[in-house]
Amino acid sequence: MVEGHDSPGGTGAARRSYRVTSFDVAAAAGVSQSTVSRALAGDPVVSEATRARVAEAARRLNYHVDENAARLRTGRTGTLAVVVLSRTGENIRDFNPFYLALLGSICAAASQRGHETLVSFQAERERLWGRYQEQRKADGLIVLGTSENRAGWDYFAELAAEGAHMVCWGVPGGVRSDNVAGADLATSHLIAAGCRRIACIASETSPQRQFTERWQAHAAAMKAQGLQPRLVPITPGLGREEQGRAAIAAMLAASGGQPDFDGIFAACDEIALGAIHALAAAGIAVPGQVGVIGFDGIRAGIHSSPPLSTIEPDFAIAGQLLVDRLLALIAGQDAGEDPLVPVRLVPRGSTARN
Amino acid sequence: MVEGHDSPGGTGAARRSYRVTSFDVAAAAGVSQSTVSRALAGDPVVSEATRARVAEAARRLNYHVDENAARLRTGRTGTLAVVVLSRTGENIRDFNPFYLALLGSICAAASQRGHETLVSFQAERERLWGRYQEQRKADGLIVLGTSENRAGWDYFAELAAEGAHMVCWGVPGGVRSDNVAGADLATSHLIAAGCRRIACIASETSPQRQFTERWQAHAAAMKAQGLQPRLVPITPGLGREEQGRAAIAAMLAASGGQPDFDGIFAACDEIALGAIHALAAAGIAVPGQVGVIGFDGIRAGIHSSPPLSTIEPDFAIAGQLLVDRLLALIAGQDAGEDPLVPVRLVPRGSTARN
DNA sequence: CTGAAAGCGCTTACAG
DNA sequence: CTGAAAGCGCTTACAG
Repeated sequence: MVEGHDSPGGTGAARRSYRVTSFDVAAAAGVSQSTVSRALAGDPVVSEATRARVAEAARRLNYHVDENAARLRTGRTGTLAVVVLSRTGENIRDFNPFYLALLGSICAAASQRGHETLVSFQAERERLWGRYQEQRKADGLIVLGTSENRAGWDYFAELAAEGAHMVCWGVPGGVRSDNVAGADLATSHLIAAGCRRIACIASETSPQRQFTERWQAHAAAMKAQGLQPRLVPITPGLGREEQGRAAIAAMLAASGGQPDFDGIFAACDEIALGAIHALAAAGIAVPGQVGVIGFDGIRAGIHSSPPLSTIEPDFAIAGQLLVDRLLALIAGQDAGEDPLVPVRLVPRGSTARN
Repeated sequence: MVEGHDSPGGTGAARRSYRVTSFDVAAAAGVSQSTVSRALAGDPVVSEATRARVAEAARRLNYHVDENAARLRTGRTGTLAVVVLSRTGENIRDFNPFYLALLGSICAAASQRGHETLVSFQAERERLWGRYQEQRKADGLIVLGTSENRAGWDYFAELAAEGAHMVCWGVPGGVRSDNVAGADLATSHLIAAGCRRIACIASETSPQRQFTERWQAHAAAMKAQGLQPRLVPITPGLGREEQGRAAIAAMLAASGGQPDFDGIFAACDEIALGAIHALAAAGIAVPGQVGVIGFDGIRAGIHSSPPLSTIEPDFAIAGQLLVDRLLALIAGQDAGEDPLVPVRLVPRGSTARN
């Protein structure tokens, strides 16, 4: 008998600390312990009559398999770790809601596939942790979150190089939005709204590889229409909104206060919202003088003034693709081509230029 | 030798499938396996020289304790399950961001206290699941999410009654915002902004007990100022924003289209944002004709038009209180009085009446 | 301060 | 179709 455990015949007060095991179920059902294990696991070798008797006994005793024992024996955990990277010192309330929604869709997709999700928010460099497989807490790892946490992405890239089962959001080799289709949609939408001098607030050097893809696809789409693309690079280290404000401030300063652009394609919605704020503060009408479109489809865009046009990835599919790719990796299958999450144009007030 | 495991002397290709155990570390450090266990657990009985030798060997072999084995032995999991209830069929993108932020703060607080978080989004009645203790996947359970999922709350209330270690957000016996202080702040702020005929969009019958508290505290504050409180009840089953729109529509319909109110205290920000939309659609100026304040401090309120004044709970403290209360329960300590999360007034444009 | 041994509660070859 | 037995990898009394 182990410390702290009472026998089934113990006092009522200690009832909760006694653990029902498969031996108890076996006794109640009049079979052996191994038969209980097989019956509850749905092993087809067990006769239907026996299975039903065992199931009934298990139900009556409120028996549930001790997953630690099962995992110790099988080596499988049925669990996926999900790491959400944020910036050091960032208040959770200021965290990009895009990643929170993505987290939700990952958990839902994992659950549909019979897996648990062990979630961890990580920021500080000294507290980064990804050795879930070694600890046998999970069979693999999904990483998402802000690209601004460089140390975090470096740490996890190293684990992946060591052979950990890992899928990342937003990087080549992982899963990301269909940025080319999205940039095409955004660009043609701005052009259809009458914009010609379009500035793209993005980056060619950000660790956020998706920003580069969006910019490059946008530039190609502009050129295809005989228009001149223009990149306004974001300032590393700032929050996304702040980056949007700073980009507008820099452009206006360079052109003497009057806008020399009539459209903005922002690499993400948070940047777009910051840009809209800065434009409003400078007395420039959106969408009257400048049309603005973002990328990501975050909820705040519904409520902004004006409401923000955006390119929205399909969140449910995003979670499914991440989970399925990780499960394929765990199963030792070739994951194949990088899957892309389909996107759609959501036109709202910020591009409603008559 | 277990199926699928290679020996340390196996081929390089199979390297990752061999598991380093405490016996390997023991051999490398020249001590017994039990000493390895004690040394790595920080047992002070182990001499410093031995501890250092073991730690070095473990580091060299990239050894990490198999948590399934440790948990099987100790009976403790070091894991807290977090269940997020949503409405059936709800798209994760439409999910109230308040709960996502709360989820983040819970995970952060648990991590600070050395615990993992097993997160599960649940909606459908047939797939509700909370027997984490029986499965030994977690030592206890935190439940949060929309009060609109009645079946979910009933299910978890029953588990709590059976004696599960559980703490819920937003209900008596659990952890919730300081609704009385918040309602007082909101009411006096509206009055200071010149509002006198204030309507409170809330509920006395909603399963969301916090709404009732906010309304009652608001009503008391109004009476203390010699003003007449007015409750506009929400329509069960709708989304929060829709409830805000519906409440405004009902009030305007009852008064012949002209507002017979000059202030709105909404029981949550999503309702407030819906109300602002409906007021704008009806051509009623906010804050000019009607001041609006919400509750919860969601991010979208920063971007709305006008920006939404709100009562914001301290998210970091909310997560800490939930986790600490659960850990106390698990440790068998009396949890004491219901803790309240402190709130603060965040005045923005929606109450800026001259 | 360290080691030998028991046992946590399962799953799964191996026999029958 | 079912049972007896081994063993997953730890932690922790028990001895020394």
